[in-house]
Amino acid sequence: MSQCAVVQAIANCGPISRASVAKITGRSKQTVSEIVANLESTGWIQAVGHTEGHIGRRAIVYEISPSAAYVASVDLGGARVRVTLCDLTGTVLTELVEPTNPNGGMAIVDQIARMVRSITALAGKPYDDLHIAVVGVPGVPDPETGAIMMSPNICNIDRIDLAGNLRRQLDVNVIVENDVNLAARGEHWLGNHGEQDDIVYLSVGTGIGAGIVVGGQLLRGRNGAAGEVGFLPFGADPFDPSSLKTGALEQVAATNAIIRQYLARTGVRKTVSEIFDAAETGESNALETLDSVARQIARATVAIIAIIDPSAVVIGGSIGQRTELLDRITHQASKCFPRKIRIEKTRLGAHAAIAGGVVTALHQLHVSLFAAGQSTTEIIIPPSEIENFVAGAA
Amino acid sequence: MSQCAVVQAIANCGPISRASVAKITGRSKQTVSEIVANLESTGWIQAVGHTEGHIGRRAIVYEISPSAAYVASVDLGGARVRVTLCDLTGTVLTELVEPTNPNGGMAIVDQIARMVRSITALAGKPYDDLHIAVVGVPGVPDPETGAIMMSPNICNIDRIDLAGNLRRQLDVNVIVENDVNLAARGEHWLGNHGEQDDIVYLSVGTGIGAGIVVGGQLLRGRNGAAGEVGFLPFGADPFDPSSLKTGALEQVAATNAIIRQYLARTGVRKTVSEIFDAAETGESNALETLDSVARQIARATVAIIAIIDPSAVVIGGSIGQRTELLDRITHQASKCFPRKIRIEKTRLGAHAAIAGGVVTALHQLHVSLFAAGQSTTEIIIPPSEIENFVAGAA
DNA sequence: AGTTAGTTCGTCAAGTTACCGAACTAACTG
DNA sequence: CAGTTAGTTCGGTAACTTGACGAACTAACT
Repeated sequence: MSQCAVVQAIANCGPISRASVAKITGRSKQTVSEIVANLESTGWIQAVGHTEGHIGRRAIVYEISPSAAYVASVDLGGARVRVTLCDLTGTVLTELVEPTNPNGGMAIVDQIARMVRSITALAGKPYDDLHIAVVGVPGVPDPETGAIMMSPNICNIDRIDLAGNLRRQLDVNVIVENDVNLAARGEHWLGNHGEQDDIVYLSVGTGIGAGIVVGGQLLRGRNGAAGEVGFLPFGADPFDPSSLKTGALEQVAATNAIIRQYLARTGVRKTVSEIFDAAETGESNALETLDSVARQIARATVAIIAIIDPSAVVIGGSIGQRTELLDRITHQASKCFPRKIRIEKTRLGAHAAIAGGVVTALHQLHVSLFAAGQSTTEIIIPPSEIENFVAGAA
Repeated sequence: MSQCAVVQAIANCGPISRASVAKITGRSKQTVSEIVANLESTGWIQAVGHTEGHIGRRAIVYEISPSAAYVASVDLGGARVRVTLCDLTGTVLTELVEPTNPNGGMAIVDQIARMVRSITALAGKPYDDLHIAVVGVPGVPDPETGAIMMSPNICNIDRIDLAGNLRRQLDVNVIVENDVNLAARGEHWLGNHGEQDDIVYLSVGTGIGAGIVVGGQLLRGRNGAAGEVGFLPFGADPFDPSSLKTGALEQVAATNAIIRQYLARTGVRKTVSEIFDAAETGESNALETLDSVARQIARATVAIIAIIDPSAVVIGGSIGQRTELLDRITHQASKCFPRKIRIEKTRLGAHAAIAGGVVTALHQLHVSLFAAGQSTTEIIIPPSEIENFVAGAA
C-alpha cells in the first residue's frame, strides 16, 4: 500500500497539497487523491486551508489530524511515575507526576492504570481515542513473561506480567521497554540527529547503563542486555569476584562511587549534590572525586565509541547531565581516543524516556494502522517540538 | 514482485515442488507456476526430477541452477592474496593463492584482476558468467574515494580507487569491504548461528579488531570504524599519549605484545610460534606471557559482550584461534562477567573472510536480479556446506 | 487384477487490487 | 486573454487471488 507513504509525507511535510504528496512519494496524482480521500473520511487527516499567492490554481492542504488518536507515555522510576498524554503529532497535552507506590507489584499496575485514565480525563479526551501506552521501566522486561528483571528499586515487579496486566486494565495496546533504551530513542528522535545516525545514550545515576540506536533501531542483544556498561571490565578489578555482583565499572562510576570515594578521601559522608556543591566552592577532595569518576565514565564512553562508532554519545541521568561532570568527561575522553569524538549533554533531561515512549508509541500506531501486513517498512515519525518535552520538566 | 520470495524458497529448501513453494511463500499456486516458468526459461532454476513414494500425484522439483552465474571472493592479505570462484549455491569451485605483490597500489589491482580472470579459466567457466567480485581488505575502505585507509601492510593502497579500478579491469560489479567485517559475515553465515543471531568476530593477529553482525547486517559505524577494539581503554594506560597511535589494548593483545612481553621477561626475542612452542613444553615465562595476553583479550571480549550482548563471540585471526590461547581467554572471560557467555573458536579459520565475501556477493546478486527497485527486502542466502570452505585451507 | 476413494499437482479462466497515464476541468495569476 | 497549477475522470495494466477442474498418483477394498 502507498497509504503508508502518503501518511508519512503528510506527517513530515506539514500542511501539504495532494499534488506535492504525489511528487514526494512518486505516486500518481489520483492514487494520492484516492488515498487522501480515504484518510480524510476515516479522520486521520484533515484539510486545513488553501495555498495562496502562488501562480495557478489554489491547492487544498492537508495535515495529520492531531486529535484522531492519542498515546500515553509512562516513565516508571524508582521514586516517581510520570505519565504524559500526546496527540498524533507528538505534542504533549498533559503531564502527571506522582510518587511511585512503594508497595510495588500489582500496586504499580493499578497506579499506572489509574494515572493513564485520569490523564485522558484531565485532557478532556474520550478514553476510546487512546490507542496505545508505552511504559519505560528501570529494568529488563522479559518478552516471554512480561516480568521486569533486574529492577532493584521497585519491589515485586519481577513477579508479575506488567504488560499483560496493564493491557487488561487499560484495554489498549501496551509496550514495556527499558527506560534507558527509551531515552536513547527519545534523544535520537528529538536531539538533532539524523534519522540514520547511530547514537548511544549513556545514563549515569544510581547505576550506569546505555541505550544504543543503530540504523534507527534499538540494539537489544541476545538477552536484552545490550548496553550494560556497568560490567565493562575496568574501574574496579574486573577479575575480583565482587565485580560479578556490581560491575567493575559501576563500582567506580555511579552515585555510590562518588559518595564512597569522597568518604574515603575525607572521612565525611555527604550526598552527591553536597559533593557537587563542595566542588563548586573549590574543595580539593570533592574536585578530585569528580575528576576520578569522570575519568572512568570517559573510559566507558571511549569503549562504546571504539566498539560501536556512533555519530554521538549523549550523556544523561541524574548525575551524568551535570555540567561539572560532563566537561570533565569530554576532556578526559578526548585524551584517549585518536579521532574527534562527539559527546553531548542530553537535551531532554528527565524527559528523554518519556519522549522515547512517545516516538515508540507513534511508530507502533503507524505500523498497525497503515502498514498492516507489510513486511519491512521504514516508518519515520517526524520530530516534535523539543520544547514540548523539556518545558514540562519540573 | 514475488519473484524474490520464490527464488529464496527454492534456494533455501533445496529441490522443491511448485506447490510447496506456494505454501512456503504464501502465494497462490499459479503465481508460483508463472514465476517458476519464467525463472526456468531464463536459466536461474532447473527441474531436477520428481517426488516419489508420497501419496498423490508426483511433483516436479526445482532447484537453483548452480551454474547460471558465478561470483568471486578475494581475500587480500598483507602476505597472501586468496581468490575463490563460487557458484550460486555458494560452493567453492576453485581456489587460487599467491603471495601479495609487494609493490602495492596498482600492482595489487593488476594482480587481483589477473587472478580472477585466470580462476574462471581454471574452472572452465565462461568469463561472462562471472557477475560480481567481493574483495576483503585489511583496512577501512573509504566509500567516497574507494581508497583503503589504515592498511599499514599494503603500500599505496590508500592512494588509489581499488573498487573503481578493479571494476574497470574486470568489467563486473566489485564490492570492497574490510576483511574482519567479511569474516564476521562468513561466521554468521556458516558458523551454526541463527539468521537473526547477533555475532561478533574478534580477530587477533598482528592487530586486534572486531566485525559485528547485528540483525543480519554489518554494524559499520559513523566512520566505518565500528569494532576498532584495539582502542579499548585498558591494557596499556589509555591516557598515555602513546595510546593514541597504537591503541591501549592493541599494545598488550596482539602479535607484538606477545613478542615484547616475552622479551621483557626473558631477554630473549622469539617469534610468536616459538613462544607458543615454548609454552607447550611448559616454560613458565612463555606460559605467563600467554596468560597475560589472554587476560587482556578476555577483557576485550567482556567489553564487547557488555555493550553488544551478542549471541556469540567468535575468535579468529592468526593467534586468536590457537587453542592454547582460546582456552585461557574463555576461562578468564567467564571470571569477569555475571552471565554465561559464549566464546567460540572460528570454524572457518583462514577462510572466514572468503566465506563472508561469498555471502556478500550472493546477497548482492540476488538483490540486483530479483529485488530490483524494491525498497527493503530481507534476502537470506542459505548456508553452504562449511566443508567447502574449511577443506580448502592450506 | 480391477475398482474406487482420497490426495496432491499443476492449469485454466475469471475476478480483484493497487496502481499509472493521459485527457480533461477548475481555479488562479498577470 | 494566455499561462500555470490542482484535482478529477476514464480507461488500462501488472500482479496477484480464488475457485473449478483434469491429471496423476497411493491406498484400500473387492
